Amino acid sequence: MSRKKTITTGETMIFDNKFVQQKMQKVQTLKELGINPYANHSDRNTTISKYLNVNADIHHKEDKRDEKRHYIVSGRIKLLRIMGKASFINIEDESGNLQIYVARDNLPEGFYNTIFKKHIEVGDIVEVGGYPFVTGKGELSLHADSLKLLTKAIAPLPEKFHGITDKEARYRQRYLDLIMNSEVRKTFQIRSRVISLTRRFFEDKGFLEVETPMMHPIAGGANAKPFVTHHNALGVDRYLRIAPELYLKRLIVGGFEAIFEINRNFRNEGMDATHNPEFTSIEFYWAYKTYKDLIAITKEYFEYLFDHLDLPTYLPYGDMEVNFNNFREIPLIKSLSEIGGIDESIVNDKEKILAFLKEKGIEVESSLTLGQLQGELFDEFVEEKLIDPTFITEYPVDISPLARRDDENPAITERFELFIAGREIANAFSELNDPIDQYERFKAQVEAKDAGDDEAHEMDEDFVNALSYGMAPTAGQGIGIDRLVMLLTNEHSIRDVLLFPAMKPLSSEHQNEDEE
RNA sequence: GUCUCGUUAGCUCAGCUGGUAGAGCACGUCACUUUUAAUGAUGUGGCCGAUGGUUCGAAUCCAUCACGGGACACCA
Repeated sequence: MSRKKTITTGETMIFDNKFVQQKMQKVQTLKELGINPYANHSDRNTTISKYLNVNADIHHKEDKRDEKRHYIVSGRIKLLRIMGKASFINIEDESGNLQIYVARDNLPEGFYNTIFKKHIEVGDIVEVGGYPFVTGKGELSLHADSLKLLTKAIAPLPEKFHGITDKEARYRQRYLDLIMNSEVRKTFQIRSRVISLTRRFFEDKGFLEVETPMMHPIAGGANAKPFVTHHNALGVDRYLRIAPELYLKRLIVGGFEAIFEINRNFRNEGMDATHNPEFTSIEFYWAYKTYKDLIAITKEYFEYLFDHLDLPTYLPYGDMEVNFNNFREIPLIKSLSEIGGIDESIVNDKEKILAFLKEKGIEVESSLTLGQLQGELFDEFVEEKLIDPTFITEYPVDISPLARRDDENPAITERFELFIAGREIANAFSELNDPIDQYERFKAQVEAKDAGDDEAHEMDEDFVNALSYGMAPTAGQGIGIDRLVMLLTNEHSIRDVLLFPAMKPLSSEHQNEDEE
């Protein structure tokens, strides 16, 4: 939807809007009356939720009030019901919503008619003092004896009942979304708690949080297209990181044995319900451990999250129900028959897989290797069926370029991916620490890049150098925080767990196009 | 990137067999001291996303573009 209208910043300034002008006039009048429409102080002495808790006993009092108590609350006016000489307003702060009873005769002479009724409106932020009482309809409210304007809103709020539902407007103007849809705050409170708990969990386990560069001379650690920027002083291009992996492993070489980083990665790729150009992940690396230890710690991590988030371990996600008490573990090949329902005689035979895929109407390159074909089968027939948390292990080496080979079976790697609600949540493996093997794999990537694969790795000689000094056997894991939060909050678009998701600029914001 | 649906008042939406715009809320005015999407009366408000085309006439039909939602493809 193209929005050039006043509320959304576009071609016209918000001040051109007639409603805004009307309110600007009220600001002017207030100033003339000696009232500061942008006060710099509030005497608030409680929050709304505390007020409601502390005064819950009023319900049981004889006269349903206690004039000896006095509180001052602040918040934004969400509803306003004026009835002649008395009014009800609902104000909302971060903690909750409170009804205020405002009567003319309880306020200073003239205030109700000249100031309150004419110049204080829905959207304004006010401070109200008074005593608790319960209305005839049984709602614990506040009986006002003072009312002060703290901040005048000159932009009108969206409609009080439907609020703002237009997704574009909600994402572009998240502040308005948060004002109108207070339940949205809850998602971001959970997000914040998940990150905080994740940090605490790993710290308690003895992991050290580290910060590695966001601007890389070589974009490594994943296969993805990077964003490029330029460092003027050095006269060199830099890439926003696509993954922190290679730096974290350098630190393991250096002697840190348990480290993690929670931070943003940037990938210059398409956007959809599960992809945003910048996204948050945790990567952690653990020396002298294998992917099996990672399976154990991952289970513990989820247990910890559910304990502390106070979430039921039987969690709805869309029309699915995920049982977080039922962690399963199954090798990839085995999952093809046991979960995918594919005949066992097919899954280890390249020609039979090709025939099977063709029969199912799935087109693939016939040049794919057995391991790649097994990956295809998994994506097509297994992934979406993995509702309860499932560790898929023993990935074919062909589709696991960064993972260490299994010592006994060189066709598979010491790796797992964790799937929940049909979606990949974590990727982990025992790390490759043979510098020559690593060098060869980089070389193969460089060849692929020269052949046109612009997501292939570049050669990172310094990383090979680092491995040459010896990296202790190490297991490493990445967890996509955004997708984890989606899962825990039952959200189905990554935009709903990002406060400010990436959006295309509105037409008036186009810039630098002529310079291209 | 492909397909598909959408864009009309500040917000939520009607109007789409082509005849130059409608509701509710919001806003203005009036009434109202226990309402809660308060109520009643009354009034203001729109270059119908942009640009072209068809037509006597376009919000409505066609084309292109912009932005957004959903699905698919790729990826985390």
